Amino acid sequence: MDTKHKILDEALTLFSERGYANVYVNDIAERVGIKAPSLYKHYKNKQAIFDAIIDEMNSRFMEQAGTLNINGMDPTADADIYKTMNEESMIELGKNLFLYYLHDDYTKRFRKMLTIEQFHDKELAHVYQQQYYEMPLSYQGMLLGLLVSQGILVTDNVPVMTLHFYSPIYLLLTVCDREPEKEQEALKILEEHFRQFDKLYGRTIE
Amino acid sequence: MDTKHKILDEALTLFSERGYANVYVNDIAERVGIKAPSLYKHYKNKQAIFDAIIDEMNSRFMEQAGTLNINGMDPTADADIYKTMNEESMIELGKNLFLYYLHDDYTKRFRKMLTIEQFHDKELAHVYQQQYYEMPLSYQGMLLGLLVSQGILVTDNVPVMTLHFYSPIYLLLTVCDREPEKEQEALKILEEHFRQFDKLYGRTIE
DNA sequence: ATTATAGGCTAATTGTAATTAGCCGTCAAG
DNA sequence: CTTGACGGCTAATTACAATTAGCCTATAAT
Repeated sequence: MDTKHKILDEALTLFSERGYANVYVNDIAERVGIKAPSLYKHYKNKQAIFDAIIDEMNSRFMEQAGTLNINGMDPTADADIYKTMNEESMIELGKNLFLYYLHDDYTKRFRKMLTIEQFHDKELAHVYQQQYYEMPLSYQGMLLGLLVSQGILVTDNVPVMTLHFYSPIYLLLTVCDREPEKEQEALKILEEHFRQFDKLYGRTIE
Repeated sequence: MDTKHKILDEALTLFSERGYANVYVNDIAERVGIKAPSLYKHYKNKQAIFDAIIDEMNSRFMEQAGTLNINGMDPTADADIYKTMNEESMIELGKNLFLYYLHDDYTKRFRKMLTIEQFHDKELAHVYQQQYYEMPLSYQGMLLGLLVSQGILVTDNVPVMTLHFYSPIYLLLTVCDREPEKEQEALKILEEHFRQFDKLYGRTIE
């Protein structure tokens, strides 16, 4: 029973490192601790393993769809936090968001796999798009919009402000996925990014 | 003689759409208009074709390393242009840079291939990093730095300003690679980005 | 003229990965 | 206590993609 899930787990790891085509069912089986033919007791074929991973991810997203937020708690908590927001705590929140995306094991493997497989078919492209473009921009846009309505940040174009907030995070994330040893450097740059962001968009009355 | 080059060309197209492992030498040969075994008169094996693509790209980069610039002319021309820079012409330049990256056939195919293959080995990761992180940031940083020294833009942190300029371009490029039908939308967002960028960093004395 | 080479072809050959066949032990439900 | 389904194994089998063998033609250099 647990084997079924372990297969997905190990397959995801391998797919994220080498891509679907370069992973052999044998490799997956080996990591699970069984022989390749036994995999077929759990999944119809290799493709079904891949599909199951995508399905599992889709349900995880559904779950967290409402609760996705910067500090891992519920959105109301976020709103409260932002009421008392200052530069330092914003930097802290931003960094944590970045580090969550970067280190959370499932998130990370899934992102790398999608990066590799995104051109394989329309559906995967769409999943990627949702995860790393639509969702972050809409969620963060909501939060930043809140800060604007509370006068903590100032702009007449929240979507673009959100783009300015998020796109460096995204860029640096891809950098670290590629070259993990750049993490410290990325964090330093990220901190400067947030600081600058705050200077640019923060209420100028000091 | 030309066949040898055509092989690289068609292989790059296929690799960029499906990735190395999902392209069969047969597919390449078919597009070139020869039979698979004939490929081996030109390249030792499939890997050698891939390597030749990487090599060719490396030399292209060497060539343009010095001349890379926003409008496809030489850097001095860029500098001149920036002397008379205003918001509209900056938007125009930015858009053109984006559209160049997006539409230039070789550039586009190469970028997609690298995206798919970047985790395959360290070298590819490094090439990607150079192309889409180090080089754009350093070159654009140079140009923007010029604008700062001329008082057209204002900041005490040129690298981060450059990150703010470039990372939305990068993000939107990946969006369009994935879903080309989003191009118009991306251009619109991009325009707003540049406009906002100018507002944020432009000399506030108007 | 003749010959070597470049570049193409067809027909193997090889290698390997996915999948299937069929057997076996365990254990929970009747 | 016995049976059936679950999940594991070994030993095929299948499928197919990469590569090699060996042959042929044109052409360019000697």
